[in-house]
Amino acid sequence: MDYTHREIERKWRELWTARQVYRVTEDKNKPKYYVLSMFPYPSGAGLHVGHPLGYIAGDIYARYRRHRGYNVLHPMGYDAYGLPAEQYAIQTGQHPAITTEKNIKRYREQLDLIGFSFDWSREVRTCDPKYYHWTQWAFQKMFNSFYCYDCGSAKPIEDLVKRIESEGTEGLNVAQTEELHITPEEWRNMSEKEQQEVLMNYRIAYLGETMVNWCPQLGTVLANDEVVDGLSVRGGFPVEQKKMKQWCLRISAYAQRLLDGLETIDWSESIKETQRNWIGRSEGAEMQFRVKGGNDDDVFTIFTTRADTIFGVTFMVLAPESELVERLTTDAQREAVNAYLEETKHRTELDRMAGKKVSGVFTGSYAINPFTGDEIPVWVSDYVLAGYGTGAIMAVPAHDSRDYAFARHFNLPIVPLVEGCDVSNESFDAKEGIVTNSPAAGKKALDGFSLNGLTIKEAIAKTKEFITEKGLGRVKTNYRLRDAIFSRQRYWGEPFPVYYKDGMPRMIPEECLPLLLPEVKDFKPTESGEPPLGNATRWAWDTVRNEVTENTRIDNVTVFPLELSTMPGFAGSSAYYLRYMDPQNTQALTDPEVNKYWQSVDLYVGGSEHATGHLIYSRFWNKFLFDFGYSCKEEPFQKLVNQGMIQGRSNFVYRIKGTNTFVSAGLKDQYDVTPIHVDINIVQNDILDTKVFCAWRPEYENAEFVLENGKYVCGWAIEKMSKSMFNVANPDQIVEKYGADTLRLYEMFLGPITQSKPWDQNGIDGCARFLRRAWNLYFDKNDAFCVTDDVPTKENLKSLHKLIKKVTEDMEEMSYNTSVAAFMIAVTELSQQQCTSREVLEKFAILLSPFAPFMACELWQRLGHENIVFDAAWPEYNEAYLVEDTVKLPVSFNGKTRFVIEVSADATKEEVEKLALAHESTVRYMEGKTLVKIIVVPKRIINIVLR
RNA sequence: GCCCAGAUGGUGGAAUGGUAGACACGAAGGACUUAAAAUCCUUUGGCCAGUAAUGGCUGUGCGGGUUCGAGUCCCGCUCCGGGCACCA
Repeated sequence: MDYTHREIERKWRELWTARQVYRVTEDKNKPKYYVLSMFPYPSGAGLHVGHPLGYIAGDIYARYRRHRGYNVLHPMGYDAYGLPAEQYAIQTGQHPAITTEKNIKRYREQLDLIGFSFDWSREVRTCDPKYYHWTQWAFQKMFNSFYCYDCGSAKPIEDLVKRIESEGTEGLNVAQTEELHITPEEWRNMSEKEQQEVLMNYRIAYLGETMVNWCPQLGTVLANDEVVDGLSVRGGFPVEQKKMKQWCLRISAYAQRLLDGLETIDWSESIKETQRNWIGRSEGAEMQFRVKGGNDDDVFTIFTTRADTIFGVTFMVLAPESELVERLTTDAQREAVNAYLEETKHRTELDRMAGKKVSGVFTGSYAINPFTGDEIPVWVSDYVLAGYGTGAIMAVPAHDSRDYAFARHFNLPIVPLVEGCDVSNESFDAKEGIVTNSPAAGKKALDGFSLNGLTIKEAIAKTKEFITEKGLGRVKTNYRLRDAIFSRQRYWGEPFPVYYKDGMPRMIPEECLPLLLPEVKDFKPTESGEPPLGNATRWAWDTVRNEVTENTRIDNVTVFPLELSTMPGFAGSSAYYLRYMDPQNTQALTDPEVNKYWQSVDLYVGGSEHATGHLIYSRFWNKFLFDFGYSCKEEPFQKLVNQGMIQGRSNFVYRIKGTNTFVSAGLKDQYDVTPIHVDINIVQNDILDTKVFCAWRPEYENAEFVLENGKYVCGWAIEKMSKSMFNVANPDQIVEKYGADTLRLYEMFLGPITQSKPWDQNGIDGCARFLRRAWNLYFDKNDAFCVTDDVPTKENLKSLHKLIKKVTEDMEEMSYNTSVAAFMIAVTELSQQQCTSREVLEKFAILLSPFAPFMACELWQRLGHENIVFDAAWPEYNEAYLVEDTVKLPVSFNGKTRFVIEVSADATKEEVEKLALAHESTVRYMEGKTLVKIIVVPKRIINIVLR
C-alpha cells in the first residue's frame, strides 16, 4: 500500500497542534530532561538543509527521552536581534522589525514541516520586550556588582563601598581595571561623581575607555570574536583600533572559573581546547625595574613567563600606547618617539599583523637590572601589545624570536643562557636545557643569586621564589581573555536601561524595565559613529518623563539623556535557556522553584562556530547569575554536541567556449570549455535534465549537447552552500517530494552528526525506499492492514531485539547513522520473514517514532491505540533472543584466518577443547571482559570468541 | 611556531584488539513491461587462477613496534581540517 506522505503528514501536524501534544509543564513526579538546540537567526534566506541537522538530532534524542519516561523540555525560539537581522533589513530597505517578523514566520513554517517536538508555547524572541526586559535586568545586576577573588564570586557593589569606607582600597583582591590607592578618608572627601568614577573601576558591567575594534563600514564597534584577521566577520569590512568609551563586561574576572568549569562538562575535546586557547592562561611573574637616575620609587613593571632569563635581558620594550612611554622618554629623544607614535597610530590591526616589519625607537632612558645592576636601554615598539600583561617587557633576544628579530635589526647584544645553544642564526625558544651565564663567569649577582647548572624549569621556579622573597616582583597569572565590549552603535538591539546625569551613567529603576526600543524612521547607522537612537530624541524625553519621572526615586528630572548604544547580538542569547524554563514570568527571569526543577540544559546541540562567542558569553553570564542564585547550576550546558556543517555539492555543465554547445563531463577534456554552475534541482544523480535546462534560462533555450551514452553527465564540486552556486537544497522541497520522515532519516543517515559533510541528494531514495518497505510490513498484498495476534517466531524476535539493542545503544552516542542502517536490516529481515505479529510490529513502531514520527503516529493509530505513540514506553531488549544457535569461530594460523568453524553457541570450554584437538591443537584461555577468549596453540592457533 | 581532531572501495560511511568494507548511493547483469518509470533479484575493494563451485595473493595515508592476532594500542613521519598566535 502506498504511503501518502502529504496527506498523512498534514493530518498529524494539525492533530499535534490541536492537541498540544508537545506542551510540557513542571511535573515533579517525573525526572526532567532538557534538550536544547541553538536558536536560529531568522535570516531572509530561509532554512537550508544544513540548519535542521542539529535540530533533528536533538529532536530524536528528546523524543527518545520522552519514551523513557522523562519530562522533556525541548523549546525553540529566535535570536532576532543583532547585526545580521539589521544588515538584512538595511539591504532590503525595510524596518528590521518587519523583516524579522516576516523571516520568523517563514522559519516557523519550514520548521513545522519537519515535525519537531518543540513546545512552542515557550517560544522566546530576543527582540520581544517581555524577553529583553531580562537582558536589561541582567545588565543592571552586572552594573551593580563587582567581582571578589577572595570569595570567588560576584558581590553587590554596596559591599565594596562599605569596604572602601572602612578600609580603603588597600589589600583589595578584586577584579579591576587598574589598581587604585584610596584611603577611607580620601573616599569620604570625594564628590559623588568622583566616587562613581572610582566604582566604575570595579563594576562587572562598566563604562571603560579602551582600545576597541571600530568598523567604519558597519558603523559600530565589535567584540574580539566578531573580528577575524582584522576584518569583520559580518561583511568582511576592515576594522581599526580606536580608543572609545564603551560599555564592557568584566568577563576577564571569570577567566579562571571559565577554565576550571571546562573540566566538569561533557563537551568535545576540540571545543574545550578552543576555549582554553581563547582564555589563554599563562603563568609567569611580574618584575619591577628601577629607572636609571630616578629615585627608589621610580619603577615600572613588566610581565614575563621566563623569569629565568633575567640575566639575558639586553633591552626593555614598551608598547606605544603604554603610559610609561611619556614618562620614560628623554627630551633628546622626544621628537623621534613622537614621530614613531604618530606612525604606529595610523596602522590598523591588519597592517600591524600583516607587515611584521621590525620597527621601534629608543626612549633615551635606561632601566636597572635588579639582579646585576646593569643598565638596560628602554625602547618603544609596536610588537609589544598594550592590552596584555603590563604593556612592557624585558627583552631576551637569545631566547625569544621576536626579541631576537628586534635585536638583530637594531644591533643590540644577544646573550645566550642555555648550555650549548646556538643563537647565531635564530633564538633558542625551547624551555629545555641547562642554564649557564646566569650570572656570567666572574660576575656577581644580587645576594650571590645564581641559576647556573639548573634546568630551565628549576630556574623559573627559583627565580620566582627569589623575586617574591626580595620584593622585586610577584608571581602572576595572566589571561588573554579580554573584557567583552558591550556597546554597538546600531539600532536593532536591546537599548541600555541607562541614563546620564552629570556625565555619569545611572540605571533606570528596575520597576521601569523594560526600556522599550523606540521607533525611529532612520535606523541606519551614521558614518560619524553617532548611534541611530540619537534620531529618536522623543524617545529620550518620553521615556524619562513617562517612566522615570513618575517614579519618585529620581527627583527634578527634566531631561536626562539616555544611553544611545544598543547591546550586541550575544546579549540576548546569553541566558535564553533560562528563560525557556519560565517564559511568561513577569516578576523574574525564572522562578527559583521552576529553575530548581529544570536545573540546566542537559543536552545542547549547535555549531562549533560559537565556541569563542556565544558559548563563552553564556557560560560567563550564567556564572554571574549563579553567583547571585538566579541560576542553580554553575555551568549552563552539561553536554554539548556540535553538529557538522553541511556543505553544498555543486553541479557543473561545460560550455565549449564561444558556442552554445555543452559537453558531458567525461568528454570535456577534448574541448576548450568553461564550467558553469547549474541548478542542482534540474540534475539527478549527476545526470542533467536537458529539457529543463533549456527552459531554465533564456540564453540556454537553443543549447546543444554532446552526450555520452545518451546522457549528459554533470561535473561536481564541494563548495559552501550558497544561492549563487545554485547548490542550496531546500528542506521544503524535499518534504514535498519525499516527506518529512524521509528528510529526517536521510539527514541522520548521511554520517555522524558531528562531522561536516556535503549534502548529496543522491542517496535520499534509499531512505524513502526504506520507509515504504517499513510501511508495507503492516499491509498484505491486497493493501489490507494485516497485523495479527500471532505469536512471534523466534526469528521475528531476534530481528526485533537486535534492532532494539542497536538503536538503544546508539541513542546516548547519538550515532544515528548506524541506527538507520539497523532499521534497514530489520525491515529486510522482517519482511522476508513475513512477520505480521502485533507484538513485534508495535515495538517496531515505537522504535521508529523518534526518527519518523509521522509514520509512527499513523501506524500506532492503525494499530488501534487511542493515545499517541510518543508516550509509549521504550521497548527493552532481551539478550536471550539474541543468542545464536551456533557461533562462527575464526580459526587462525600464523595470524591468518584459515577457516571458520561453527560450534554450538552454548559450547563449553571442554567442548571447544575437544574441537581443538580435532584440529590437532591445544587450548589456551584468556579472560575477557564479558567474554571468554580461547586461544588454541601451538600447531594451529584458533582464536575463539564466545559471545 | 604551539595545541586539538582526522585519513578505510567509484561515493557517504560501518567495524567492544578477533572473518575489514555493515548500511546506503552509484555501477553492471537479470526478472516484470510493447517501452519507460517504479518494483524485485543477483554481483560489486584490487589482482591472479579456474567452465564453475571455489581457491590464492593483496589491501584501512607512510615507516617501525607490541600482540597468537592491529583500521583499532605504542613510537616516528606525511597530508588534510580546525583553534590560538609579535600574548613576552
